Amino acid sequence: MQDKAIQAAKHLVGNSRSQIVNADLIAVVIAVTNGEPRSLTIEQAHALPSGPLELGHRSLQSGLRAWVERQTGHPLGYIEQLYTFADRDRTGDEHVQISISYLGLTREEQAERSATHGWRSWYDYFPWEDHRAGVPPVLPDILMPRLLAWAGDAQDPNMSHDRRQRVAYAFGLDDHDWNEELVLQRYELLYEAALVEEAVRGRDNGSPRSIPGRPMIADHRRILATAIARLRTKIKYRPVVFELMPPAFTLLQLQRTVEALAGRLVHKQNFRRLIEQQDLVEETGETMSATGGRPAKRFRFRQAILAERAVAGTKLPLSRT
Amino acid sequence: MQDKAIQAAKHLVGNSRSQIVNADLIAVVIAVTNGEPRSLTIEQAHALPSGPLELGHRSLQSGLRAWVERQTGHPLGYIEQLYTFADRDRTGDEHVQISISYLGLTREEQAERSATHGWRSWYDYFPWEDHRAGVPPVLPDILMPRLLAWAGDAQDPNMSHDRRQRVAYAFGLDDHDWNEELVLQRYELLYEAALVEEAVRGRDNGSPRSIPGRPMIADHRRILATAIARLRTKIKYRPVVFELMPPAFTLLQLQRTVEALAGRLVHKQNFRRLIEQQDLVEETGETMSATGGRPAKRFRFRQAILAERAVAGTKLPLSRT
DNA sequence: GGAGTTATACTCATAGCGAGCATAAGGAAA
DNA sequence: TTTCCTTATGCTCGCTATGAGTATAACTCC
Repeated sequence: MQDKAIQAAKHLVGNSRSQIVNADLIAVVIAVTNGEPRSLTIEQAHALPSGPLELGHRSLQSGLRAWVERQTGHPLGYIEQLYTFADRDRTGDEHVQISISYLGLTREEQAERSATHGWRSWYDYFPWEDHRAGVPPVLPDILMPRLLAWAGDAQDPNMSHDRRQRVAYAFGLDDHDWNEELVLQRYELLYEAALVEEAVRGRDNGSPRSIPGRPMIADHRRILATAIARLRTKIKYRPVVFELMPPAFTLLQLQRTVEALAGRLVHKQNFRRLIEQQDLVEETGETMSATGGRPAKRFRFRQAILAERAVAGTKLPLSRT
Repeated sequence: MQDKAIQAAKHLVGNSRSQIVNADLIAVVIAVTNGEPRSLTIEQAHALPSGPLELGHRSLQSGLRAWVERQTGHPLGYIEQLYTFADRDRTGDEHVQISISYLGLTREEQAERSATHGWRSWYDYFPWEDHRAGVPPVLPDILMPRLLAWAGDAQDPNMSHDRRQRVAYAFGLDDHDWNEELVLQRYELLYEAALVEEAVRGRDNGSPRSIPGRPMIADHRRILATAIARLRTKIKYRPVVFELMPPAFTLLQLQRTVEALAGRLVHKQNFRRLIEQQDLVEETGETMSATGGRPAKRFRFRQAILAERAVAGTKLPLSRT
């Protein structure tokens, strides 16, 4: 049917002119070990695993898996596309550089040391994002004063007010609460305010001020921020946390993992209630003699849930404790 | 700092080998007019506006805008990236074809007729998705029997059970409710079951059965499904509906728009409550003499909300009426 | 055996939301 | 003009989800 129309439209899709485009695949691979959320890095923790899309790759995902395994020896489980960026190629010739970024979740098992790659806490890159032990000092001591100064420095009062509003919203000032999902917004504000190294890099920055948070090459830290934001959002409505857990675990371990990701604490009893009433887990029968205190039952994720509901609603109880 | 490490990592990002990659930009442009959600199409409604990424484009977004305006004369407002796909190029030569798809929202104003492009109700492509007037007959009459037959036809009982589960979840059988967000899952199931034309296209399909839903070239219908799913999810927590509304509107018009998108009806009083208590709108002062019945107040979207909260929480009251 | 620590079970109060009833204010038909 | 139909708008009711706190239980370590 309508073959003519389809035929006529073909040229729009598979166009004949071949372009000069480079495509990179970039992976943010996350694991949580000992209550620390970590990201897989290469090049002395300055870059995310990545590599060009090649003809041998059957798909974007398989290409990504190949690169990560080649560079780090780590196989990937759950994978999800994050975002695609484009830049005029930095090499100067007329190329367009496309970066397709992915979020991957695994467990950090074979902790083999390597000079080139390794796991790094994501709070090394974003120290202002960890609110598990209260507001991190870097916020009130360094970032907030500078952000507010930056807002005040704006050309006209309107822009100043606008900046101030955005800062308040992103960082939970005034009547706003701290919203752990706004990782990217915060990073971008800090970038605008030249409070991250990437923003002043290469620029003639008069007095090099101490800037918190470890930088990365190119826009890798921005991609990491995107991944964290996505993950913090996603754990609230999809049972992805389990990708990060060992086969059996206690509810406290599960809670610590969630807290590590969210960067905030949750109410213990309510957390249990939520997890249990959603039938996400089942008891293994064993118990675990904890570090101290009453032994905890061990649970495993109910694989059945994937088949049954395919997508359940995992919810995170929030708390300001 | 760490300039050496950064330098060393450079080659991983801007790699020197240039690849043979084509990148297309594909747009799903949505408007809602007279209670019908419509998508901008070209080539006799068989394709989405699209075109190759070119060197002249400053960014992916601007490239996309350029293509849509060139092909349809329609300027775009809100834009959001959807997904990036890759296929081995169909032309056979060793190229990788990348498609970067976007969702755009506008209003269908200049309804200029054109032979090549136009607006088409998205329910022409997905007749099973419109539940505003109850369950569409195509579901019980045609699709469900065939889907269940397909599930039953599986090789082994396990696969059969699995298929049957997925169908039940996606289409709201058994104790599942109809979930309007699962547009893509439903399309993919129908594709797997060879119940959409794209799945049997080119294949030697013995008896050409009548298959519901208008097809599109390549995987454009799949992209449209992705867009609809995204939009149906998004209207529930972001005030994006307003991109589709005229400057002033009644609450019923707003409700009809939401219903058109969601493909289901909402409880009128609760809808008003939700909209009003969120301070998303303000009265213009005028009233509108409706088609029949008491005149309604007209409202406008509170732009302030964007600055104030940047991201508010718009919520859709669900209903099975 | 007592202190400290974690596990686990309940209770309570409230906000949000699905539903429905009731009234107001127009136009069209009788 | 009266009645009826239709949409607009206000308000109440009841349930559920969830934030928060209290009370035990079951171990380990002194």
